[in-house]
Amino acid sequence: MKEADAIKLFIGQIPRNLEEKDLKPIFEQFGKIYELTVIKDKYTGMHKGCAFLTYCERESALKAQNALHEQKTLPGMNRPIQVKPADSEGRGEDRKLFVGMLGKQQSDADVRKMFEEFGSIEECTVLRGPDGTSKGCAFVKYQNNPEAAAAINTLHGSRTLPGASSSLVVKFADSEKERGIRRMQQVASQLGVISPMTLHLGAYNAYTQVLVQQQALVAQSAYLSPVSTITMQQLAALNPSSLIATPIASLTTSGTSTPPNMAATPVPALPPPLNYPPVPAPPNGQPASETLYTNGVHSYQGPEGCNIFIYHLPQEFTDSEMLQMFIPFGNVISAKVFVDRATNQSKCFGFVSFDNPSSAQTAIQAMNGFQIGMKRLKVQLKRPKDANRPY
DNA sequence: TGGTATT
Repeated sequence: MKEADAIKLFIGQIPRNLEEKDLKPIFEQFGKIYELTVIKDKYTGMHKGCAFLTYCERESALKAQNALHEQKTLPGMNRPIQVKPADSEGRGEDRKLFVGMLGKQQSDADVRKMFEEFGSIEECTVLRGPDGTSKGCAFVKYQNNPEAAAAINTLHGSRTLPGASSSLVVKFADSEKERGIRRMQQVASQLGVISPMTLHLGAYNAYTQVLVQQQALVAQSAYLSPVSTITMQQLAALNPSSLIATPIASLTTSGTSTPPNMAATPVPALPPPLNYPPVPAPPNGQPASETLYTNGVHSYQGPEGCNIFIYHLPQEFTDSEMLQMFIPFGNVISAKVFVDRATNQSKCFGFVSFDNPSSAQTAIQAMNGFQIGMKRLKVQLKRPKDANRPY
């Protein structure tokens, strides 16, 4: 029914209102489809905006990827469709090596010379800092996996280069997923997760024991697939703000009218702040979780005039903290802090969408200029997509 | 001045 070397493709950037039957016509022009599955949330059944696709023939997958990947944007999407081998297909990181413990003075050419006897090198790059100095490591990509494996076998630990503190390291480069785990671990250590001592708890009592057990569970799930089960929210949830060692309290500015409790941040479960700035009651008593539908397409954005832009957010504000902050002004359709994809760090701005312009105006009136720590929030209507950029 | 998701 399908070839042994068929490739399972990951399809991304598909509108959430398209099901298998809608997608089929787009893809079957490249060959007979063996399996096409929209990815849905295991528990809620929610369409995740992506799918898996396997053609009967390997060649069809390659054709579809060539013709469609990043080539076309489906209606309602902001970015072009993604058509590429699924993560489960091993994606060719099996021929890319990480090389560590190089000397600082070794160039791309030096490294290439050392590795070229094992196969055809497609890419060879010494990693360098902003000032151009070598970080003492490199990536080397061969044309195939056996070449890479041969280089590991012969070179790993084989010698200590001048200027290096230890013997040469040659191993397969981390996959995207492994890099994700590494980032999470860095964040975790920054937050002081894991060690009760860094939480300034003093004694290792029954409470901290439970806390650390919970952390171990989350950490475990980070090593098993799917890696995405660990999130910043989960990390934050494990850190009651009163226990966090980082000096968040320093955000509070004394001598202003700012409610001090606005500065104690990353606790999703935090009840809405008590000392809010003057706030009229929300226009109605509806819960803020109502979802807006436009033409049957799930939309995260309210109508024109309902979406606000918030700048100068505290670095540690997440979606849920921002949601908490704006719930008093009306029905919040979505609250999104802009996060840098590479670092997972907040860029200190975000968007909140209401279901009506009046709530948005109320929120702007009440919150623009609102002081948090040393900064004042800038709260305005979101610039429409097609707006002319003044500069 | 957004929305990238991997059974």
